[in-house]
Amino acid sequence: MAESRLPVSVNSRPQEIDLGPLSDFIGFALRNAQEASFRAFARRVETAGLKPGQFAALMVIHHNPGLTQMDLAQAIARDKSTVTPLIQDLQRLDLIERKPSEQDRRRNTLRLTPAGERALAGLMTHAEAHDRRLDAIVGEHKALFLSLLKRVNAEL
Amino acid sequence: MAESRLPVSVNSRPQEIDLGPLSDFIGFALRNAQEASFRAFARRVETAGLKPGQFAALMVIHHNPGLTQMDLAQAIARDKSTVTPLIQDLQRLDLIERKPSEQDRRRNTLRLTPAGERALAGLMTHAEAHDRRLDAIVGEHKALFLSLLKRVNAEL
DNA sequence: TATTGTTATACTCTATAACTATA
DNA sequence: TATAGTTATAGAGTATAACAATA
Repeated sequence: MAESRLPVSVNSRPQEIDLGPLSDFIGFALRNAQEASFRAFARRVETAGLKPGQFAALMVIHHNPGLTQMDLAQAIARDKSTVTPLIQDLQRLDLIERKPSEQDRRRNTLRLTPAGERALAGLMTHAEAHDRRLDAIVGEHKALFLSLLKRVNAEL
Repeated sequence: MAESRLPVSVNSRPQEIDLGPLSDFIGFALRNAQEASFRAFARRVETAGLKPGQFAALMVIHHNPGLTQMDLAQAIARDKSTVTPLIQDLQRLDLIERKPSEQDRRRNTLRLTPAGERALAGLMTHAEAHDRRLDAIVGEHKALFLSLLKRVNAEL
């Protein structure tokens, strides 16, 4: 009696699992989509021996040569204690260089090395390929999709 | 000379940090939006002493009484070894009950207890409030936004 | 006193692999 | 042999707090 309401066929494999209202919650869909996107991108960049977070850091440093670790932390929305090991790894790989600021010796200024520029260029190829796949999925709605995502981030 | 290209004002606080193409990558926006949404929701449900993942599990169990741990793992896209501690916590809180299946004694069937039903009802209030906030942000585009998120998850 | 960056530490969430018990 | 669930363990990715150096 108790098991007569089982959503699985008697004695065998499950049928459909009903997610209930979960399937129409934006938050749940957001989590699943982000996970899928992140994993697909991680697979790509790891062929270059790097991680998504390192790619983002290289990109920001490239576009803001001389920025400090605090600047970077703010840009990627991470604590400074998260940034330290991230950039230490990049420095060990000779992709960035750190130099104490002359105006304020507490600060480290960050720049890509030539190898860092080359690595970033290679990663851009992957990132663009990844984004083209996402573009194909969202199609004509890309601009709207992007702006909705940004609004969720900004307003929540 | 070297620091003349600094994106920060001389001797003082950073100006704008330029994210470069990052700001138009769907993957990056997806990560930021998901993080914002997750944190906002986590803050809500923790007032009820629970976590987002536990809410999702309660919801799925409610809608599929008698399902097994493997069924649940598949539904929320997690490994069975991730599900074990999740449901152990819920059982310790007396929110669910586990009973070995009569057809196959390897399997545990899961159901909410009355306290679990009450907890879920309380959480639904939070979830709906959270989703109403998201609704307000995406406005008229909710259906489209949701379907795009689902497509990203399905096709990537 | 306040800020930059480092370190020690810990927490969350997740998975892999080896195991038990059942099938 | 294969599957359901548990356990031990590890690894990302993150943050908090205390600290040294500098402002």
